[in-house]
Amino acid sequence: MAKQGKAPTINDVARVAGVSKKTVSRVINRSPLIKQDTREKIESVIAELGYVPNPQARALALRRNFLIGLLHDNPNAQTVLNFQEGVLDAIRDTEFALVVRPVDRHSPEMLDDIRNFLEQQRLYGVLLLPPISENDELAALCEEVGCAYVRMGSAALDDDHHMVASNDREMVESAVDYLVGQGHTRIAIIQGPEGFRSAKERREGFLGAMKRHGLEVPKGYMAQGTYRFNSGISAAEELLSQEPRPTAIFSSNDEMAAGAMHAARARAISIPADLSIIGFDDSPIAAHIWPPMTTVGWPIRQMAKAAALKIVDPSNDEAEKAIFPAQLVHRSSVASPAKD
Amino acid sequence: MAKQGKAPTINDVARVAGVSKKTVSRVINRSPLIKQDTREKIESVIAELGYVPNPQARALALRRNFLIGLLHDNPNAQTVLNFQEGVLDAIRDTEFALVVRPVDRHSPEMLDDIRNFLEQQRLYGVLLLPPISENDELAALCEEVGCAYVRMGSAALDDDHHMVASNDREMVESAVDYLVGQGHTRIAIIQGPEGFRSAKERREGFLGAMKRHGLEVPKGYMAQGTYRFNSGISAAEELLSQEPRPTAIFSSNDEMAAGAMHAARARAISIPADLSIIGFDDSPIAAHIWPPMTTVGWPIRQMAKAAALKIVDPSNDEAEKAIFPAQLVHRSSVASPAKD
DNA sequence: TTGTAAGCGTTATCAC
DNA sequence: GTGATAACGCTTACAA
Repeated sequence: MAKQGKAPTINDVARVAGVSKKTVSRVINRSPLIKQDTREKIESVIAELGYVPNPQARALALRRNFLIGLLHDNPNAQTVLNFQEGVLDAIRDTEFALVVRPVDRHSPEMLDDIRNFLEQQRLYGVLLLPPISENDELAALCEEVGCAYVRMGSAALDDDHHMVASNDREMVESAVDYLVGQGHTRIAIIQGPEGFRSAKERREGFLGAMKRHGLEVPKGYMAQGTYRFNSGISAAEELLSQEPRPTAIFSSNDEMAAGAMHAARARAISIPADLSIIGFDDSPIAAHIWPPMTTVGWPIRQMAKAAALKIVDPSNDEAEKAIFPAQLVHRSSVASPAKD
Repeated sequence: MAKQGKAPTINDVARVAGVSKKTVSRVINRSPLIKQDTREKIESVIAELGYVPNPQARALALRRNFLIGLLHDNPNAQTVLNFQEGVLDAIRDTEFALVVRPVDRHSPEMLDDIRNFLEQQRLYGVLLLPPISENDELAALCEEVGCAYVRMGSAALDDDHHMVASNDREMVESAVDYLVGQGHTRIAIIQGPEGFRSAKERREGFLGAMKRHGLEVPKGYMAQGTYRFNSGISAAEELLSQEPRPTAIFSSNDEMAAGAMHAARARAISIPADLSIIGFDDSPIAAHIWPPMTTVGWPIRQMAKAAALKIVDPSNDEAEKAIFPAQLVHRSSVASPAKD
């Protein structure tokens, strides 16, 4: 591990080991057609010299970088960060590095920008976060430029090698079941924004369960949000002005649910006595707000790790999993409705 | 912008322009010793061909990558993400990319790991987030391996080219002034963890202001936290058991302040009527919790942008700034104390 | 002011 | 199985 002066190159290894540099290269790249003897010898020289292949040179020769890109346009900071952590779990102690790249899905040049980015940086692979992960054109683009990709979503968007997903719909159904089990019948929903697959899955899970229970969902019980805190306030104001008032609200994410709690407080509606609320994401705010919020948690970090492994180490056991079950996290924002 | 088949290389540009590739290289690198004529001609050919220099080849020849690293071990997710956004503001539309790398400051191998990372990836520069930004050995290491660095901190840690800082101490002083102005005299503090410069600055700002006002701070009014939500709960429990009880708490960050609010609620202490709270960071939770929290906001994103510019474009005006003033953000968690 | 030749550290081709 | 030799696309001497 003598690292004095300059880092040793493949040439140094070749010279010391008395072989050609191509042979060393073969050892590095685990070529099968190499004699056991030679391999062992070279490996010992590599260890002795503390040689590490130069990623820049490899990138040039291979026309591909050892970088994993994270493309996102996700409104929820915590989701993005959790995802990053998961990716890093996967690439820790490898030669890979994580490059992050937020994009703007409303820009007409988004696809061109991404194409340039992928072509120039020659990423080894990219991870696509919702909602841009739902864009099939984008997936086709990755395919076209020869960049491996994995999409993350709320439902199966692609084949198992190109996707990790949670079972949002099912989970919302059981959240509704739980509310109904507590005695609620007037249940409203704050939906996520148009164009988000997750918003659609969650809405359909909600509607499906309500129908199954024979419960009606009047128009006024379906409010629209943007997945942001403030939109939760206005959506809840709308919902809470309905007559009769809903006794429970399912919100498509926690941030909006937190907004809904503010709106309720502003009207002196107490939670959970007068109004039950269930969110989605299990983000920190759900635990930190008062009262602590019952919500649906999904294993973002494990999903991210699996997604990254699908690219950097597809043979890994953990890379096989494609569907990750979410879970209802019970806290204190749900109670039985007050008797009328 | 005809990008059919292969991307054009410097050779294509040279051939079409009828010059040597070194001349093209000079244009790319803005060498001053080139005739205006030649430059313009080459630039037009570059535009016509849609040529973009290959970063991998540049990295190999220059022995330096066009990657900006973000090294962090920060307990606050939102801080990290805001910082990332700021860096991206700075490198948008450049050839640079952002590589993120969390580290473990408790690991004895941290410095070695970072050295390997910097040497192998040959980063163009790194951004250091608190608390590891406070580590002088780390700064020396960056210097040694020839990697530009900028540290972010709560006080001037280095010269202006290597640092962006906020004026935490001053701001905490004015937060205390504000509390005193509202009539509080029994003011407690939840401190940040040992070893954080920010924790120290904030504590000293607090103590300094209290002294200036001739107010005492009994031992029991100084609780210790870890910058995490749960530590805020236990710290506040300690504080709220004191006799007489403090009428106001300054918390070294918002997360702990949110924890303190939970602790107060659990004891039916109402905020702000019975207890005023001021946090620090202006993170989303401060705005989303109830009641909305008065806190000290610091411009993380602008600081991050300036930090990144110091590395990628030092001549930029925005790169010059080194001290970024924080500001008291007034919301609803502070009121005058109830008359005894 | 511009061009030539020699790298940078790796991998691919194709002989041996 | 292994090794010359030529890429990969750019930059840095050093000349001209």
